[in-house]
Amino acid sequence: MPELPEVETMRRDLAAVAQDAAVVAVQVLDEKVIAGCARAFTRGLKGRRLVGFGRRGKVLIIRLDNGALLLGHPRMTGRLFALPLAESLTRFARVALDLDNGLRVVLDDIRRFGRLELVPATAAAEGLLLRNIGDDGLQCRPDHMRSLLARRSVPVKVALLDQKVVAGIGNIYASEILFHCGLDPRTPSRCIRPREADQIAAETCRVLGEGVRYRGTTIADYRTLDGNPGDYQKLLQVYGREGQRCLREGCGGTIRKTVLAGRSTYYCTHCQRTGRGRKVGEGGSR
DNA sequence: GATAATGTTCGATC
DNA sequence: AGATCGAACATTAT
Repeated sequence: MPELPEVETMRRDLAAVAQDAAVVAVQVLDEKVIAGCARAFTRGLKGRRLVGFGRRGKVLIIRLDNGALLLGHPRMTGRLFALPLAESLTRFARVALDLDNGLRVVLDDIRRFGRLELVPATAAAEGLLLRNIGDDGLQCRPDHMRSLLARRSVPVKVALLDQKVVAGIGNIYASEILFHCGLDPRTPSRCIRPREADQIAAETCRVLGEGVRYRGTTIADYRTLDGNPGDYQKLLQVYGREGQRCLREGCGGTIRKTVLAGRSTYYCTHCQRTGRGRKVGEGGSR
């Protein structure tokens, strides 16, 4: 269930094994995962070389030798695998691209929420999957964070999940980022002070960057291109730790779980304070 | 068998 | 018009 660090890991691994490879065959096993016409998808991919590998937020962007773009969004359970052509397809394979280098790239997705989209070079728009998403989380800018948070009234954690605010933060990293900022995730976004917004921007870059360094977080479904788990779960401070002790030195608080905008949210009731109502010098903000 | 799951989108409502 | 909320999507693992 990838967020930015998991998709960035896919991008890097895929670039390493598929740069300049040509697509010799396309198998669409489940038309539902193709955004648009499956026949046009197959026709447009066959014979093309994969020449560039990019990403914005949680969207993987593969550039083809004719200028078209292949976009991929894994949503909740989508995974990308690279297997030798001789091996059998994975259990939840939805689309397979056979390459001329002996590898097959497979979109494997249990829940079928993931999407692939082929955007022709001639297309006017940049694609459905890139619609409505803001700047990438690894280049999160403080002034930008200030103004976007200031005009929303939803809890700050819900604002961070909005892909128009920062593209790439998902449910795990949102809780982790706010823990590192010492901020209560329920704080209304507009109550976040400029200094705190700056800190959120900085921690967003830092935590997502660490996520990339550790090749993503594997709790249940996420796997890298070669089927291995990531390692960032070892660094999680609050996500999934309900009822356990806060890991911050000398805190002694307990991690609590609540639900915001329908998503599980974890925080330390002792060292994560709400922006408003915290007196200067009261302490507790890291 | 009920529950929850790393995400987005749509329709209804404020 | 714009923001926000809840349901929907679909399937598995616990």
